[in-house]
Amino acid sequence: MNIRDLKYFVKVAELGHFGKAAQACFVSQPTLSGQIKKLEETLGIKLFERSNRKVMLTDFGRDVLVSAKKILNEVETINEIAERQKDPLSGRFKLGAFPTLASYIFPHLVTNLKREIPQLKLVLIEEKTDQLMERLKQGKIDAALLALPIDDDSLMTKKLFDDPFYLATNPEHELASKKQVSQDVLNQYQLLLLEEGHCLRDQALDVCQLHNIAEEQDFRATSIETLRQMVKAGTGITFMPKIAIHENEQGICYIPFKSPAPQRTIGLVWRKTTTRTPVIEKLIKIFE
Amino acid sequence: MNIRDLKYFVKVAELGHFGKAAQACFVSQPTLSGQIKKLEETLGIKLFERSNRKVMLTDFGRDVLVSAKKILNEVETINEIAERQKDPLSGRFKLGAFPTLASYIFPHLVTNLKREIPQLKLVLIEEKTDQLMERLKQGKIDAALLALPIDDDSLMTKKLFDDPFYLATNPEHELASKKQVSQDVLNQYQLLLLEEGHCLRDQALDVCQLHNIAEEQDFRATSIETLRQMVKAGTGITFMPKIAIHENEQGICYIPFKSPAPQRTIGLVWRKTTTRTPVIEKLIKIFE
DNA sequence: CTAACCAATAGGTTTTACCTATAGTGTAAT
DNA sequence: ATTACACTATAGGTAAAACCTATTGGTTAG
Repeated sequence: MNIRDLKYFVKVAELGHFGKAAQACFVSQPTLSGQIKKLEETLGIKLFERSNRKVMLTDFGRDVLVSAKKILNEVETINEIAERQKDPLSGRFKLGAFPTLASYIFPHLVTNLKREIPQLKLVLIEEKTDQLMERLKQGKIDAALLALPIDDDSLMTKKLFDDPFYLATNPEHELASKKQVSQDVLNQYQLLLLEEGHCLRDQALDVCQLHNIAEEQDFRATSIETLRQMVKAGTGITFMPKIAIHENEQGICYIPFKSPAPQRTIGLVWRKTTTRTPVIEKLIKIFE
Repeated sequence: MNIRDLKYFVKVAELGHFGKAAQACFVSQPTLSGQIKKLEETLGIKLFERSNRKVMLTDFGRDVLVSAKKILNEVETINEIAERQKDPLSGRFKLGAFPTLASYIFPHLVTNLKREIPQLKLVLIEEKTDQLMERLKQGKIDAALLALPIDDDSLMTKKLFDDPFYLATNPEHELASKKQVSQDVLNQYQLLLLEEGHCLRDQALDVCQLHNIAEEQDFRATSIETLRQMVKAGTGITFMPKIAIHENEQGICYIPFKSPAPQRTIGLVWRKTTTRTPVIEKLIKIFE
């Protein structure tokens, strides 16, 4: 069976005339007659009762007509969906980012992307890096903002920007007055860090191990905002990524590190096989 | 778009593997790949994201999958209907008969046809002759039992049997004792007839005109049963077709006419172009 | 680094859909 | 009664498509 044949059939049923139906379908009358005949043969039953006065549906034809119309309707639906989504910049785009990045970068991103691609429906997912990688590979999200490097053959990455760490201290802290700090001075202090699973924690620990810095063992914050409040409360000091720093904030000091400053590199990650390259390119352009 | 392609598409979506899908569809993998590619090109959007590790549906593909499944379901429905109706003796058969015949012939017909073609669903229509002819030509009924002759080029007829008229009188009537009556004796009596539009009335009038017989002007019965009751009540006499006569009936006498007895000829009528010839042949056979 | 896997491509064959021209058949009109 | 007309079916040939086998190219796993 063939959708084209069903179209022919429905037209003949509607117009009651092979010639007119053929015209309406932009084929010759013999072609249409032949296809109807073929359809009848594959089904094994006559759809029409023909005379040269009129063409009538058989009982069977009437039943088939109902189904045929449903089918043609559904075909139309598919074509409409296709038409609507033909713009490669339209539709939904699911973008992930890990928690210590998401809430700081999404606002910026949403406004810019909305301006660039107003027809795009952006779906934002905030998850830890492992989760995001998994979802990305399963095709459940289209791309993710992650800390580089990402090592996975099925994924592509593009560096977007570096996000240097600052040392966050209470204004009362003895380091608070410094214009810059060197990483090695930190080994005298205890650092507040996030709970396990956060890549910011891992990145900070990397730095710490290098310089033999101790972590405060009694605390495991669940978000950067908690950390920030703990620093303000004078509980300790912590690493704060630049992106998470508000200007002119009271009750907390952010001190840059001496070069080479510790930092995380943020990049966009997507599947090699993605079909959303146009959107991805636009996304990258926003950060240029 | 093509139903075959949709089948290929759904199989790939289900199995996530071009090769396996091809096998399941009994075609080679390149064929299936090519058709999917063609489908994607006609729609203008990719349905799958392919890697050699896995095949994933795109967002668009997911939408199309829903519609494609609906379509394939509906195609199955058509095939099932076809399969069910492939037996030319199955399905519904709409048979008409005019009122003064219908109630007397249908019971006989139903039992016999049920025995011959148990799978046939017989739909019986009781209408006046004009109506039946019209419906027949419009294809609203498949065949009709009518009084011959029928003169219409688009219809075929087959004589089934002759139905002679009897004279029905009250037992008190002066003709009641006769073994036979000649048609010309009737010109001394007033005849009770059916209302306009009944072919039995027209047939009776034909006889009357021939013999100068008068019709009772104050009565127009709507059914043979009414006529029968009027005769029993002694209101008058009437023609009664043999098929409508019960044996051993009390309170009424049925007197045969002398040869040549007036009669009506009952035949089966159907469209030349009908697709139900097998049923029609069976029907005729019942009356042989 | 090789073997295995998988989808895509190439090249050639068969099938099918299509065309024009015409036949066949019943209807309407002169 | 004959002709003209209106429709669908058939015939024959061409172009398009679907299909096959063999092979390529790119990726993953051992």
